[in-house]
Amino acid sequence: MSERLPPRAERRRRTERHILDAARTLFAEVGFERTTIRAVARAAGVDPALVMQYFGSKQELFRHAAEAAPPPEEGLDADELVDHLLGTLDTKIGELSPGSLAMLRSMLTHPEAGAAAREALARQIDRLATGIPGDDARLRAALMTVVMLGVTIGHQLLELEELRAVPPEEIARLLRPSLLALTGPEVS
Amino acid sequence: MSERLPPRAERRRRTERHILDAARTLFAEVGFERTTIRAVARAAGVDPALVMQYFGSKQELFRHAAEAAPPPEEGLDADELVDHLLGTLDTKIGELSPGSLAMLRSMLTHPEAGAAAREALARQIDRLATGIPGDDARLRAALMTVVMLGVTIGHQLLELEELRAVPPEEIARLLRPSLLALTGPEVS
DNA sequence: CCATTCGCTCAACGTACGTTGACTCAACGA
DNA sequence: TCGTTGAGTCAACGTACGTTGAGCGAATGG
Repeated sequence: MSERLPPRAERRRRTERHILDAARTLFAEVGFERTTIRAVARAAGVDPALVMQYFGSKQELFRHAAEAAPPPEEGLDADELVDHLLGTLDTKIGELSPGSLAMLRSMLTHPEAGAAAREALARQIDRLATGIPGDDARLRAALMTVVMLGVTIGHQLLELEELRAVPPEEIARLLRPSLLALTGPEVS
Repeated sequence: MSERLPPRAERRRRTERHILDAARTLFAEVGFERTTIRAVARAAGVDPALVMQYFGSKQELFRHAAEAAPPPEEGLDADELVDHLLGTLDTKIGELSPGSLAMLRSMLTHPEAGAAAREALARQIDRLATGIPGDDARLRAALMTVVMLGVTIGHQLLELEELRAVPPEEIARLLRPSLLALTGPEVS
């Protein structure tokens, strides 16, 4: 039953995947500008011209490599939102997917990547805001988002030892009250 | 009494400042890689060779442009620390100094800049930790730091409209309980 | 007044990049 | 079996970059 792909198409698919893997790794490690087509090709064991032939341009290669953005979560109530956000810490901190890391790093340097990242964050803020009461829900949701963003950047990009030395659960434990404080309109 | 500088030295000083201003602006706007010596020189109304002559290399130019890191604060208690951090929001959000923004943007792309930024953040974490009780003080301090970092990046680099639409005081108001929650070892 | 300093420019270098077009050769379909 | 397709390579292009060394002309100081 397992349809054996004909060697031609299979090889094509495999090479394309190799190129994308190499691209994601490099984009994530050194950002958009410092990633060269030649380096991607070398890492994929392939001629630079082939990368161009498959993806057309460096921009397009980045677009393909940065795809697969994490899906935003459903409408939950405030406490569940916090739990969900903290749950993503495992992903964000343990082993952020190369695609997301590539986007995270490049969005701060490369304009086109920045636009895509802004959209993704805006969607997450929208979802979060639906679970937060009050008329400053969107602002609170935005703050929760950038808090998580800061932790991720501090961990993944800046590699702060304080954050790397402890398990994600420990970080989640300390972060929970902080995020909860952002959801609730305090009794003042 | 005002010692008039001789035209020669004064011109020198002025041109050097023009170059540094242009460099800071460009580094902040497009990051290290995409900032070219030629563009800096053009913005400063000067020949590219002069930039090299004054600063030796692009690396050195960046080092000079990124200097003047904000001084870390004194040893205060937890509440005062939070107030101080929130006080810096004005600077971070209102009009982040071009030097800091240049470093903020470039540190995510450029290795050498990243090292400098890491050091600066480590110093801030050290200072913060002295005002926090408990043995996880450094972790808590690190989290407070990356929270502020996230807000700054969300505002300055990603330009999230939710954050840009409100005055810094509003952000500080919502952020205060969140930061306070990070300082205190809760009664569990 | 004249030799010297020095801010500054000009023209060029070597290099690395993204990208292209012509090519090779194995897999394919009829 | 044979012409065609398509994966993959090769060599080269134009361009932009960081960087250099020679030179110009005005300010300098004795």
